[in-house]
Amino acid sequence: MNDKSKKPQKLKARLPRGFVDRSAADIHATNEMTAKIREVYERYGFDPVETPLFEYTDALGKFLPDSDRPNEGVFSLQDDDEQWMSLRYDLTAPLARHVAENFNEIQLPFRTYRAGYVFRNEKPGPGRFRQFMQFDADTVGAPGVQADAEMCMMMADTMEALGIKRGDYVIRVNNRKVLDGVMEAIGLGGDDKAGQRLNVLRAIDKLDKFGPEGVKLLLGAGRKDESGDFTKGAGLGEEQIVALFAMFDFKLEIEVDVNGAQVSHLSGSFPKGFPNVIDVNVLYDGLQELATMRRLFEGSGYGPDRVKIDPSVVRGLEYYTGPVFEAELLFDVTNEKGEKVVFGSVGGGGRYDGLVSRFMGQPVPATGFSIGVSRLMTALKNLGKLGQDDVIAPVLVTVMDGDVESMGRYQRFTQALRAEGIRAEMYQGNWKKFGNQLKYADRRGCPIAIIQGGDERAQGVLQLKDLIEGKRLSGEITDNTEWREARVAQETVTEAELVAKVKEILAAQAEDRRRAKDV
RNA sequence: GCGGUUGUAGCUCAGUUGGUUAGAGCGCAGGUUUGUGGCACCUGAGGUCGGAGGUUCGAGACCCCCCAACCGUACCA
Repeated sequence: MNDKSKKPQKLKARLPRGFVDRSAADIHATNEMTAKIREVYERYGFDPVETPLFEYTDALGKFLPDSDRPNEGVFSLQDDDEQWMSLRYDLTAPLARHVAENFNEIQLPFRTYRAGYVFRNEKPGPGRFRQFMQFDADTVGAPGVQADAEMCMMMADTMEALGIKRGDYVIRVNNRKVLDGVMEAIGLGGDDKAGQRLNVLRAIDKLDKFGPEGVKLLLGAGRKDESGDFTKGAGLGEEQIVALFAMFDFKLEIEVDVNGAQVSHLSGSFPKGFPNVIDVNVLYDGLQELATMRRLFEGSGYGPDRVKIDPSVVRGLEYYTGPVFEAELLFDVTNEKGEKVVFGSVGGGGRYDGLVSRFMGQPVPATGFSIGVSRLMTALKNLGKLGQDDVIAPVLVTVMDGDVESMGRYQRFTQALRAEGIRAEMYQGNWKKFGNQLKYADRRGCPIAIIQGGDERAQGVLQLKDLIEGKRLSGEITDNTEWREARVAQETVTEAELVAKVKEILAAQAEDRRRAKDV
């Protein structure tokens, strides 16, 4: 030890990177949101299921490296039997495990929903955290695209239940088979091109971020970002890029003619030198599924203002096998610095026919989607769709005398208010500094302070101080002594009148708030 | 991971071409006031100047290395 005694190092209070503390207002807002989402899911006939935050790492996915530290993007730790466990990174993989493990007890199709925190061990960014809440719904054991279509429609209903107007959001739908087919057609088929295919998908996924020109750069040689850093491209030739972009014009319509026969009409084609669309089986299947979904949407009254087919939707690259969809916000979102932000996707999902069957000897089709609750909440806050002033602070019963008998009396007033459903508390700090009690009430935003000292006690009365009204009046008084002696917005009531009078003042304050909001 | 920017009090920041004892505002605590919020005034606590090394008579400032944060980019199953 060094004998030059230094002051002990203070521990630095700091939040781990990418995590946030949640305030009372945030929690209230989250509860409000999840209640609305849950209501929609329940109405569609989904039931809740909850799984734990931890899973054995191998249950989370085949993609995890079999290394000493399976830490690629997940938070992991070793159990005392040396098995690796990880915090879940989404709610889908745990659901697949749950279904596989309880397969005999579960009646398919299994319609289920759940909300919870998920964790990603990634670099956080603005609005992106390492812990965030998702709210999922899934149908397991339903192979037809009608299940996928229902998901999209439920997503649209959820957006509107949250107060997002039609036209301020859109559900965009695509099919992985279309993308796979297009890549095959432009010569990216085969196992040896897997890496290149991945790069192409990633490039297309950035269409909303960089626009068509940026994506073309990423598909070709590469793109330089604004800091001068260079991102290597997928290395496609000019013709391939043109052919790829042709897919944005592909459209397959299915109509029913007068005899009841289905007639399909395909528009759009690859440039010369590439195959016919109809000859690429996967691609044609995908287009047919999309056409069917389109008919289902239209048949149920969901037009393109709500659900739209869009070939640029890519979504999760690994486990989706068919239709994929994404909920996007269309209004401008400004962040806390006042800058406009492209908000993009607030939820998405798709068909994952392979996920449950990883655990089983038989195929189990499934489709579902996930809403990013934390992310959507920031957007809704911006839109002013989340009322944060619904919860008002408690009425404060101040303490003038600290003897046990008096304390009991103050506590009794407090309980009388609580019994009538009014939020109330007795001051629990140092009662000897009376000024601090009102300061506390003021900073907490308490609507009313209740005061009873010896004088009032002798007469069996109380002082009710309307702190909101008092705050307003305080602007008119500049002299401190005058302010203190005026005892503004204060009235004397008997102990028997206490509850009724408090209710009266609270009602008047509520009325003022309503009027202020309407203006 | 790559590129850029920035690190001084709890927060926001100032700190001159290198010069004494590192400052302000806000916030916090105490007081003017042991029966009244706001305003005002007085007092106080709070600093490894991100860390280590170097140049110098002298470094918060200059040089080198490291670390962290922020922004962009990549990755995001």
